[in-house]
Amino acid sequence: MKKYNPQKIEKKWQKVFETKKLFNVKSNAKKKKEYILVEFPYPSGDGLHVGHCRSYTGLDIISRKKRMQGKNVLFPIGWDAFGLPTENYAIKHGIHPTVATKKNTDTFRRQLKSLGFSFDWSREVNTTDPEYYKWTQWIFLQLFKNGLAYKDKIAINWCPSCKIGLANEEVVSGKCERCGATVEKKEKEQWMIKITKYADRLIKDLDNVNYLEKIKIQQRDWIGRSDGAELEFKISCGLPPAPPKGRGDGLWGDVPGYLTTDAKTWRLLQEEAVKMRKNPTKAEKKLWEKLRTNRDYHFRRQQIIDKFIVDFVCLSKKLVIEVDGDIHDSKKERDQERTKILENFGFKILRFRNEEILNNTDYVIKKIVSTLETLPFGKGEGWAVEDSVKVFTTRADTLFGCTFLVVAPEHDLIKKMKDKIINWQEVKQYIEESRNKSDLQRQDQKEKTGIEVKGIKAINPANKREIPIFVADYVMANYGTGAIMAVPAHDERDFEFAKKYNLEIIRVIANKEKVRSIVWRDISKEEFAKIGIDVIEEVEINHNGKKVVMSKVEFLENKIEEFEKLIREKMPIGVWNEYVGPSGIIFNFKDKDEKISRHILSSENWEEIDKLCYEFFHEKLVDNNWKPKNVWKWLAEAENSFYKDIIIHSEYGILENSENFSGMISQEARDKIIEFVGGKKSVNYKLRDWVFSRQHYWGEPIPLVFCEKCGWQAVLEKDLPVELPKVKNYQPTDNGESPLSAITKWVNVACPECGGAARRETDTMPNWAGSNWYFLAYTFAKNGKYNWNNKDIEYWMAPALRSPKGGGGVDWYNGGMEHTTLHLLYSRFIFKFLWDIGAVPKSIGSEPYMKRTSHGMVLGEGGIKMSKSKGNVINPDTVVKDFGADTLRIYEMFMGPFDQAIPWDTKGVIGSRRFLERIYNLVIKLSSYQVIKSEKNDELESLIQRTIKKVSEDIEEMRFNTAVSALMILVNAFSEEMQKNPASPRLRRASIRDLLLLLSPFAPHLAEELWQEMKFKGLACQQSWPKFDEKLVVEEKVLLIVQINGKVRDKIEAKSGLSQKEAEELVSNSEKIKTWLEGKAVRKVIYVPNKVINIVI
RNA sequence: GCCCGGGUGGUGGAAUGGUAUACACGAUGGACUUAAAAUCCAUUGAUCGAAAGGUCAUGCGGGUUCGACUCCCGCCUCGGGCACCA
Repeated sequence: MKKYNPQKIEKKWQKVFETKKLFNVKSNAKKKKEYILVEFPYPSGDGLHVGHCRSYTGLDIISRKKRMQGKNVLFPIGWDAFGLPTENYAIKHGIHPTVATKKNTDTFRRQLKSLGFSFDWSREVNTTDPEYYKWTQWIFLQLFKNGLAYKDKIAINWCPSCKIGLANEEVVSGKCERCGATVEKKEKEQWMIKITKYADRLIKDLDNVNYLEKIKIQQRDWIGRSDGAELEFKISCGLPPAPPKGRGDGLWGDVPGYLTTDAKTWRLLQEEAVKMRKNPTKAEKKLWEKLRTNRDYHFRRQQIIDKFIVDFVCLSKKLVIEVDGDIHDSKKERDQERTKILENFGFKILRFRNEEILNNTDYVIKKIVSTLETLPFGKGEGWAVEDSVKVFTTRADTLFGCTFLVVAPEHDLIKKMKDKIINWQEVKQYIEESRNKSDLQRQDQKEKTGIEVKGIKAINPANKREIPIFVADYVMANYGTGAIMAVPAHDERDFEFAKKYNLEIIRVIANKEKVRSIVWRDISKEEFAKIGIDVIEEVEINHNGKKVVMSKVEFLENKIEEFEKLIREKMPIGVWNEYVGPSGIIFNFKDKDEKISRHILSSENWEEIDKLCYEFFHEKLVDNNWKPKNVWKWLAEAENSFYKDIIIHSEYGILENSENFSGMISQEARDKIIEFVGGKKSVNYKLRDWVFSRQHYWGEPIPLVFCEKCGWQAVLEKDLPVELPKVKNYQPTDNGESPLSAITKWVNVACPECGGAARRETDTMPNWAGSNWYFLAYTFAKNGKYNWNNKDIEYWMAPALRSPKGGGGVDWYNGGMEHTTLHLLYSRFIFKFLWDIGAVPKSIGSEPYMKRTSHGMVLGEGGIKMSKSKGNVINPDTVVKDFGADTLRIYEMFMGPFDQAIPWDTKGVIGSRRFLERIYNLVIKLSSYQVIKSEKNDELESLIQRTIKKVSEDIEEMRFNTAVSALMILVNAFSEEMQKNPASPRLRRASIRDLLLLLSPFAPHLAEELWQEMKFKGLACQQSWPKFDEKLVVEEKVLLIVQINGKVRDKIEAKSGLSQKEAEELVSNSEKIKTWLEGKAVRKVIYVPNKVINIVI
């Protein structure tokens, strides 16, 4: 008997496919087209990877099936042949890259052909073919002419040892991929493409295509649109600083901006001023409330001017407001003297009495405002608002919680304010340090760093509070405005920074309905349980050797009242309790007289509460050295951050501590606050413009010429392509220029505009340039000729039934996830651009790919990536030689889900080979029968129908593994029948026919061979795809599962389609079930026809 | 840290609310053979039992349901992508 010999069979049929040009297609308006695309390979010297084989086999199966379903299928292939490995090879061996490329593509072509893929080889494209890159250059010129290409100086990755600019992907953890030297930053002029102009469309149009959801998600994330607002923060200068050391005594009045006294006095006064600020009188408190929220003028309180502390001052207008208590004559005299001195400095003084302020506030304010209006703004002395900074934020709703401003080291504010910054040396040093850090170092540093810019302050536009300004490299110069408003309570990064530099934290968004508290252990678990609160943990706190047990509780908002009642009742004297919840952070203090005071922590009273906590704490545990400086921060860090996620969180919620906006929800407050402070809504993207220059030889030359007189000029379209000149040396030059710059003959040209002396651009294009449009090239490529042809484009890219919103494009594009954010995004952008300028027909829509799927990697044995260094590379040639191409195809489809990474298993390959052998032996045997008896075999018939259904559906859903498994089951059933009735198996010729047709996309060579052996007419791959009979798909007999309380107790064979009554009757006859039901009452019966009957007892 | 996938026998995996472990590999035993390979047959989640049969198993812990690998909540873990993007 004949033996399965794949080597012979496969060569034979590949010849047939090739000579008959079976898979070459033409535009044909009468036939429905189907354009199926796989990513064209980079023809590396290593040859085809088994991973290529897997993804190409999958799409080959789909193409073959569609062809059998009557579609005019375009399934093309080509070479993405520009690339570094080839250039490196050229450098090393002095062989021209064209030669190496030819050698590699020949290998790839041979390998692909040996696998029997149904590519249309007449449309093969090669990106390095000048005829091809003429169009790549043409596209660049259109970008240039439409203002989408521009030159910009940006930092590139520079390898000091290879003296070459590296692409990001050539940098492996901060080192040069080739020589291992540490990569540096170098500023260089680069061609950039304005992809950001298309950012919105690239997001929006994802709704119109049928990509895998994860691909859409990755693209959206990569583009990273954030909707926010730009807010303006005024910058004020001249905050009276402590005089620097060494300036000694003496008046500072002559130094602009520092109208203060000698250092010693200043420090004493400053201490006093802080005390006064903390203990304002009633009148001062009331007036301050009004003044600090004044939107037009900025006031300070307890400000030091010369030797005096004035109560309130508006520095930009030089207006001092003094609040007096009872007036004695002696005081009056001193006040007069003081007024005189201040007036000498140019201040105007307004005085009010306590009762005036308390009883007639409106009058006082009116008076102040009208006085302010008559005064001119101060100039040159640095007391006024000097400048402003814009920040970008998506969380304007948290503006009241903004307690400092951070700018990137590169921000111009620093340069502009240089004269006003009093710690300039430190700031300068920090900026220089961070400039020298590489991206890697910046990423690696765990702790945020930064430095306060002293001498200038920002004014929070919402509450007019003065806040400090920092420079820190956690803020990036090239995103948003390069400056941020820091809200430590609602941003992790800002919190981290605030913690490190001890900055104020104010919670302005309440958190959900959760309430948490750490309770002094005088209340038992049982007492909490009574009011429905569980103690989640008991913690022992060590205070100077004393162990104190506390209970952590968490409950919902509706329990607050009961909780607070319990706490107030049970708390011992001299203790406080705080709880954190949506209604705020609430403190209850019980003092010596058992008087309970209750405080809601706010931006107004935190210092007071801080002090109270400290005092209470000390009364209890005298020796403890706990000195809180900020009660918010203390809470956020208390007991392993128990409160942290309620205080410090980034979710939306209900506003608090936000003046008139308190109580609003974030979404609403966001818009209102933007309006309130006069901000402007704005949008930012993570996506950056595309760096299009490479300093390499082996790429498409950028077709531009620089003329001293005319500037950058496009090469005339008739002069395209600008071919790569032949060079002897591919080594890059010392100065970071591309190797092309050394070829003066090529570089020097006449200016296309004025005809004068000019120089060519010597940078080349990146790898993605050629792959931007290759799917268009396929539609009109013919034997190495590329005649851009809108008719062909229109036919192959026309909208098909599959498109969800009527757009056209490639019908099905499969590729790796690693190309989702680069190639896929770039080519979508370029296609949109071509569509916009009318370079492709409008009728096909502005999306190039209608459907995009992805394949998983083939890993080496043991589950690690295949690599030469690990020695676990599987060469498809070896597999084809040892097992055959059909076996390789079947195995790679069967190994697991198509989109999942699966390790190669050489032992597993044998199973696929055995499967094919089994089919071969079976069919050969059957072919020798004179007549195949067609006695009826209902079970097998039904199985065939079900298999047709399953295989058809599985191919469409790329579930190739289960499709192969279904074929195996069918073949096993055939074998079983052969064994049962070897002389006259109940198999019809039509059954064999169906089997071979189903097999043919998977194992095309074997299917054709057996098709011939069975003497069927024509070729299997040209037959119609089998159809199934819906009626026959249903099995006649089913196995009914009988469950009792959901557990399987019996399986009964039954006719399909039984009614519940019939089923129950059938079940009641079962002996097994009878014993289970003995003496039990049946409560309920659930019946799922043809599947399960569940008796509940 | 964030986003996206996974976690099921010795192994690759199947089953998207209804028989968990299809299909295949491997392993063990057997047939054929001088022998080996190939092929064919049988067994193959664990456990108790002589058997009939029972019990337990889909990363862990809860929940919904007559019934959960599948749905919901909380965690652990592996892989991939992004990474201070305000």
